[in-house]
Amino acid sequence: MDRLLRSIKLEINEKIYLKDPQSSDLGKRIIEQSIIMIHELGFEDFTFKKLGLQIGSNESSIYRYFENKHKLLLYLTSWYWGWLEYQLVFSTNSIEDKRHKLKKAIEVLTREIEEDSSFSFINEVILNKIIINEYSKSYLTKEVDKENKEGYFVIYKRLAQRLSEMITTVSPSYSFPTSLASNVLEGSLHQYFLREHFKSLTECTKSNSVTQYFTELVFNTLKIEKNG
Amino acid sequence: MDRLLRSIKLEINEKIYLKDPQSSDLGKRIIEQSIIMIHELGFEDFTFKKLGLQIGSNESSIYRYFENKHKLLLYLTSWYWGWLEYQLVFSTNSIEDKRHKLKKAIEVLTREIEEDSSFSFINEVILNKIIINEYSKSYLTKEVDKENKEGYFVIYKRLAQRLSEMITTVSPSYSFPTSLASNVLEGSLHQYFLREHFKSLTECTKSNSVTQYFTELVFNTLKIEKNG
DNA sequence: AACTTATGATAGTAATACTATTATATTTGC
DNA sequence: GCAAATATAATAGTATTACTATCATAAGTT
Repeated sequence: MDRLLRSIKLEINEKIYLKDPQSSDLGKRIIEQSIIMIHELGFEDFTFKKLGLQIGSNESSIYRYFENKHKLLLYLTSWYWGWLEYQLVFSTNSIEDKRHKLKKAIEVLTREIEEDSSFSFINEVILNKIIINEYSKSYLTKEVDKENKEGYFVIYKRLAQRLSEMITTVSPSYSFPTSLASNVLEGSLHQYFLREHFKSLTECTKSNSVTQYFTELVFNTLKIEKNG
Repeated sequence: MDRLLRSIKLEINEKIYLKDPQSSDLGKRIIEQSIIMIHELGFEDFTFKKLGLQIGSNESSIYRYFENKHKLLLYLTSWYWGWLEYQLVFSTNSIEDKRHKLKKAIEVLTREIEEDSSFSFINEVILNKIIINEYSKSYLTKEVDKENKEGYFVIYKRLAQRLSEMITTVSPSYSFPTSLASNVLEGSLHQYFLREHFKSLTECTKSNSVTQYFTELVFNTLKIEKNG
C-alpha cells in the first residue's frame, strides 16, 4: 500500500459521531478496540461497557464520542467504504482502456483483504471481516430512510455509483448498471460469508476466487470479452 | 395459487420450536401476529411481551413455543423458503425444456409476492417483506456454524441446490453454479430492499423488474439465449 | 370425578442501553 | 504559574429486555 494512504484522513459524516474519534487518543482507542471486540463477540454481544473495560476507560466516556453502538457501526462501515473507494480510485485512475479499468475495479472491490496495511490505528483485515458479518445490520433497520436522508450512507452510494459508471462506459446500452454494481459489492461480501460458513452454497475458495466469479459475471452479462 | 398449497403442512426442523405452533390455536396466532408485528416494529423492537399483549395472551405462554425471538425468526424464514420451494417445484416440474425450466425457476424465485395467497393463517405478502428486511439477521450471528450443523438452514440450502442443479443442467461446464444460485436468491432480496430504500442503487422498478435483471444476468453469464 | 395438559398471572433476575451528576485530571490561554 | 476551560472517570439511577420459576386455573380426556 502506498504511503499516501496511511496519512490520509478520511472524512466521515459529522452527524455520525458526537466527537471526532480521530481527534484524540481515547477516540482512536475506541475505534481500534471496538473493531477487535465486535469481531470477537459479534455486534449483538458487544457493548460500550465491555469496550470501556477493555480499553481501561469508562462507559460514559465512550458515550461522549458515539450516541450508541449503532452509530459506531455506521462510523466503522463508512470508514471501510471510504478506504475501499480510495483504493479503487488510486488503482484505476491511470488506466486508459475502459475494459481493463473495469476489470481492475472489480478486482479491487472483490479481492480478499489479507494484509494488514495498517492505516494508522485501524486493522483493515479485521474490519473487513466485520463488514462481511455486520454491514447489513447497519441499514436493515426501521430508521434506514431517515438515516439515509441524513447522509449516513453517502460513501457506499458513491462507491457503487463509481462502479456503475465504469460499467456504463464499457457498455452504454446495458439497462441495469447500478443494480449490477450493487450486486457486485453486496454479493461479494455474501460470497465471502458463504465461503466461511456455508461452503455448500458457493464454489468460491482460495483458488477459485470471488473475484474470478464476479469478473466473469460482469463481463458475460455485458456480453464482452475481458480483454480487447 | 393451487388449492393443494393451502392444505399442505410444511415440515420445519423440530429443534427450532419447543412446541409445534401449527398444532394449536395459540400457536397459529403467535405465527400470524408475529409476522405482522415484526413487519411493523422491525425485529429489534419486537418482543414476546408486546406479542403477548397483541394476541391477548401471556409472554410466558409464547416461551412455551419458542425459546426466544431468534428461534421464531428461524421458524418464519424456514417456512418462507419451504413455501417458495414448493412453488418452485410445482411450477417447474412439468417443464421439459431445460432452458425454459431455468427461466421459469428464476421467475418464481425473484418475482414480487403481491397477492395474499393465504396459506391458512400466514400472510405471505408481509412475510416476504420480513424476509427482505430480516432474513440476513437469522444467520449473521456468532452461532451460525452451530445452528447450521443443527440443520436450521436446510430448506434454504436445498432450494439453492435445486436452482444450482438447473443451472448445471443448462450449462454443465459453468464453474460457479451454486454461487450464481445463491447470488440470485440473496441478490433478489437485496434488489427489492434497494428498490424500497435506496432507489439510486438499482434500476429495478415495477416495470423494470428484478426478475428481468436476474434472468438476463443468469443467461448472459451462461452465454446462452433464453429460448431455443 | 380424576387426571393431564394448556394457558395465564405474577414475581423475580441479570444484563442492556442508556442519562445525569459529580469528581478529578489535563490542557490552554494569559 | 495560575485560572479557566475541557476531557475523562466514577458512581448512581432508570426503563426495558430477555428471560426463569412458580403457582393458579381452565379445558379436554379417560
